[in-house]
Amino acid sequence: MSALGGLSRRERQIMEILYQRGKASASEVREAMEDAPSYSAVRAMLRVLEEKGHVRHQEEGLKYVYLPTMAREKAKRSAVKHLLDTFFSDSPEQVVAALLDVSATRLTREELDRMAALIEKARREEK
Amino acid sequence: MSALGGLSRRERQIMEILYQRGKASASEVREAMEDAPSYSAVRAMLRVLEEKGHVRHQEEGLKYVYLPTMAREKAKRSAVKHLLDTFFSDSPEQVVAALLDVSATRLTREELDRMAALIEKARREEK
DNA sequence: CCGTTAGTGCTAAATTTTTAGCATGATGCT
DNA sequence: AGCATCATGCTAAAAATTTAGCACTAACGG
Repeated sequence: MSALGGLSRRERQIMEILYQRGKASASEVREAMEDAPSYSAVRAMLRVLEEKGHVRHQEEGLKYVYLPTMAREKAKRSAVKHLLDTFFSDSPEQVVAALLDVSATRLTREELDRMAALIEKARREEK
Repeated sequence: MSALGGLSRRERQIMEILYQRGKASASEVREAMEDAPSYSAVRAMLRVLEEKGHVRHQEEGLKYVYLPTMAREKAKRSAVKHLLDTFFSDSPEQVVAALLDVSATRLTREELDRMAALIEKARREEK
């Protein structure tokens, strides 16, 4: 299962915030939450996540700062695979299409160039 | 929240299966599940999902077949946006990189070509 | 016609998730 | 020193999820 797959709604919400920001304290997590519950609730869930091994904490000054256990890179890949599987029939090019569609306005010339370069590179290596 | 965002673990699991296959009967859903619970359990959850409006069903011969309410296209876009936000700091090119990485072996020349064409097209339209 | 199989609806209970609340310790300020 | 603030640990209870089980109907094969 896809890492975030086994988690409850709140747990997943929290993990996503942690992956997004790299690390965060309990109150930062709370502030970043859509429909935040109480502070204690957040802490309780962080504790559970820690027990389950998805998160670890380190003291930073006075407070705890929480980090995902699984490396961002690995989580990324896993998430991409999962997306590919559930929405795109394992077709990478469809993802590219969706990507261009979704971010249409924001895309600069440079970004498009870099994307093209990535593909060009893959093509040469494939040869 | 990202459509699948508000759902419980099982509910999400079911929705993903439905999006993956377009539609499915209760037992098909069950068979597709990672660690499948009882048949009744699956049906109960489909009923809940229907109440919540995420799923509808239609009779097909004798059985019910369930379909996601939200159009696949819309769900796709939503999923891509969410991925972009949580793992890629809204940087589409990073997604492309991950995509190439994840599917490295499976990628044929033709697929790469089509991807390149998509980007080329976007570039022309951007101009 | 009768048993088996495969579907449905419903409900009650077990389990998990989610929540709030209290007790405690460290810090900083006046 | 005393007080407010912000952190922690823990626990109990509320709420939601997840589960199994029963009753019933339609179709199929002997």
